[in-house]
Parts: sequence; C-alpha cells; structure tokens
Amino acid sequence: MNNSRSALPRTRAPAELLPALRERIVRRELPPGAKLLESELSLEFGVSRSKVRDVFGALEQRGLIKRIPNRGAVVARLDLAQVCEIYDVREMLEGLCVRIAVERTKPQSWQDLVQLFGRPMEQLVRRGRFEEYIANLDRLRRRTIEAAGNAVLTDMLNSINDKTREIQRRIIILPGRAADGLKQHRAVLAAMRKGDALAAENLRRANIRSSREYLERFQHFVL
Amino acid sequence: MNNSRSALPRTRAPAELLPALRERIVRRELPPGAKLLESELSLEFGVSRSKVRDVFGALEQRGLIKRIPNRGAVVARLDLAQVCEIYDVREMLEGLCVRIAVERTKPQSWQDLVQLFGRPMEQLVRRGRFEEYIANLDRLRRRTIEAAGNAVLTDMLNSINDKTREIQRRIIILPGRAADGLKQHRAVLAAMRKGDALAAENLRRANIRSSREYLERFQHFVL
DNA sequence: GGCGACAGGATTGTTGACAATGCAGTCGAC
DNA sequence: GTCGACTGCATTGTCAACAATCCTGTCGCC
Repeated sequence: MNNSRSALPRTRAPAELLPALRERIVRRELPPGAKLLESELSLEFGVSRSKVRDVFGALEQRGLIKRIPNRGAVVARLDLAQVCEIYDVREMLEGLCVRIAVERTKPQSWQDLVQLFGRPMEQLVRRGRFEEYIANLDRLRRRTIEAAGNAVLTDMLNSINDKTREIQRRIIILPGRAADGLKQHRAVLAAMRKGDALAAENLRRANIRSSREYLERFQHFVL
Repeated sequence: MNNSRSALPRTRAPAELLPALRERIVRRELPPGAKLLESELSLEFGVSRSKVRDVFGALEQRGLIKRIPNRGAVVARLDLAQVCEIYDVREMLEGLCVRIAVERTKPQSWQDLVQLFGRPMEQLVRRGRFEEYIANLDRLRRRTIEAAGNAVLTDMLNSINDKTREIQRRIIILPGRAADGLKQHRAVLAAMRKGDALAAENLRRANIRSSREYLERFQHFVL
C-alpha cells in the first residue's frame, strides 16, 4: 500500500517546504490521489508538524491538495470537466496577458523571441526535442507575464499553470500538436512584433482553444 | 491608536471565525491598515490562537490581509494601480461568466431579472434607494455565476468581489453612475434574454469599463 | 537639548504533549 | 461462513507553555 518515496534522507531547509512540495505535486512526482502524511514530511524536511500543517493550508487554497477532516491530505485529482473549466478561464486570462504585454512594450522588444520561434523551434519540433521546445515555450510565457506587469493576473496564471502543467506537457507530445502549436505561436508573435495587441490577443486565444481541442480529442491519453 | 471595536462581548462559534472576519474586512468594518491581534480575536471568538493563526493564513492567501513576520497582520491596502489591475482581470472574467451563463441556460430563464431591472430598478435609482439597488445587482450577479457553473471562475470572481466590494459601492453612489449602470445592465439582460451570448459578453465588458472610468475620474472620492 | 543604548512589556512564532477521530484487523455470535 | 461489534494503532486536531522578536518609553551621555 505504501509508496516508493519511503527513504529520502534529504533534510531541506524549512523555507523550501512549500515550493518543494508544490513542485512535487505539479510534476506529478506525487500523483493525484497520493496521500500526504504530516509526520513523514515533518521528518523529511526537518520541520515541525505545525509548519507542515500551514503549508497544507496554502496548498489547499491553491487547489493542489484536498483535505478531509481527520482523514488527512491527498493530491487533488482533475477530471475532464474541471480541466475544461480551467481552460475557459485560461483562454481569457492568457489573451488578456498578451494584449497588455503588447500595449506596454515596444514591438521590437519581442524580436529575439520571433527569431527563436523561427528556425530553432522548428528544428526542435522536427527532431522531437520536446523538453527544449517546452522550455522555450515557458520562456515566452514568462516574458509575456512579466511584460504585462499585472500582479493579480500573474497570480491567477501561475495558479492555473500549476494545476495544468503536466497536462500541457502531455498535450504537446500528441501527434501533430507541437507543429500546430508552433505555427500558432508564430502568428501570435508576429502580431506582437507588429504591436497589434488585439490581434495578438485573439490569436493567443485561438491557440489555447486549439490546445483544448487536442485535449478533448485525446482525453484518454492525457488525463 | 486603538480602534473602536474594543468591547464586543460576542462569543461566536469557532467555525464562524473565517467568514466573520472576511465580512468585517470586506465591509471595511476593519479598514485597510487596521491591525489584527491574535489574542484579541482569540478572546472574542472563544477560539485558540492557533485557529486564529490558521484563519490569518487563509485571509493572507486571499489577499485580504498582509502579514509581516514578527510584526503581525494588517488589513490589506489597495491603491489605484492595484484596483486597475483587478479591473482588467474582472472585465474578462465577468464577460466570460455572462457568456457561459447564456450559453448554458434557456433565454426565458432571465425574464424575471429583465422585469426587475425595468421599472422597479428605475424607481430605486430615482429615489436614491442605493442599498436595494445594490442588493438587486448582487442578485443578478449570483444568478449569473450560478448559471455559468464554473467553480474555478466562481472562486476568482468571489475573490475579486471581496477585494473591491466597498469600492463598487462607492462608485455606484457617484453622480450619474447608478443611472448609467442601470442602462448598461438592461442592455446586457436584453442580450441574455435573446440568447445572444457574445453580445451579452461584450455589453457586460463595456459595463465594467464604464464603471472603471468613473473610478478613475473620481478616484480621490473612492479610494 | 538631542541622540543612542537599554530594559520592560507586548506580540508573534514554535514546540511538544495530549485529546479526538478514523481505520484495520480480530474475535465472537448467529 | 458471514456479519457485526470491539480493540489497538496510526494519524490528525487542539491546546498551552515556552522562546524569539519587536516596539515603547526611559535613562544616560555627549
């Protein structure tokens, strides 16, 4: 019944507890349904149980774990309906993010990303180098969020990203998705490079809708 | 330096602590900058300090209070820039909410609200009965959120509403705002009644942008 | 008279022990 | 043989005492 992480003698710093646990959940190192034991984590991180408890509270509010009174905490599970709910919101917020980012920056500031998403990314897709492809997508994502400079929006997008990161990775490796996505991202970047905020917003939204279509079509492989 | 709530002999139920505190902050009963003492609240609500501490954690994550290590917790302050950030997000999410709500319901299900927002609301505006006007607005808001049936969206909108409820109240009583707003809400409802989801979304977004214009024009009276 | 060090008090942060709850495995009755 | 109650264990929830930290007001020195 027990899981495979029994013996991890790592004694991490106490402040690292929340991000470390978050990362484990986001990367599915702790898969949905996995039970989280207060005493176990308290031991592993060299932190008191109270602190673990606090962190559980934070993770629960972010929707990453689910707590049942007197029963403990388990990693939250996402079904298709919930993921679709998230995608509806994500489409709007990512669109908003791109629009604001374009409005607040000079068009030429996106030039390096336009180039990166040209030949280099095409090579990565063709060769199936998905890890690097994803890393570059994340670069674009972070740049856009930073350029938008909206703290509320940033929090929401990060929260959404935490809950769907692994799902997005699985979508990208679906047949044809990476190539489709790259085309769409290029279109978005072209609009950004021209300073056309509204077009960029709409193209980004279309990109997310497209990703969602893959999700629904291949849901049994993704979820 | 102390505030006016020194003697409240109410001993509430422990489970009421979080909603009660949330409500006090949202209604500005506890104004921005007010200090929250763990021992004081522990006394008033007949709860242990640990529990108060947990609640502080939840309130902090919702952005309603700000905690400084070893210094305590104070009610969060919002400046114009932060409110504008929230409004950017709010415009998208309220728009999305209305669109989904229309897509998922029969047009005639909005008939009662169409009527309510006809003569009755007009009377309320003309007579300056703002409390009832606001109560009806909230009815519309809750019906829309419920009809959309998106839990993620619901959480985000409620969180935004908590942070800006008092600001919205102050905007409504600005000269001309209630009348303008009513016209806009009627337009939204008309589109909803026709089942035109996209039109309803755009009209709702325009409504929120309009509210925001009042906010910026009268910021010194509102913030 | 003004500035800096210092002590007292108040408040937050942490810890460990204790109570309450739920689960599993065992025993007994039908 | 199966169902149900009981007991013991593991885990979570709660609390109160203790430690660390910060603010305030006072005193002494320049």
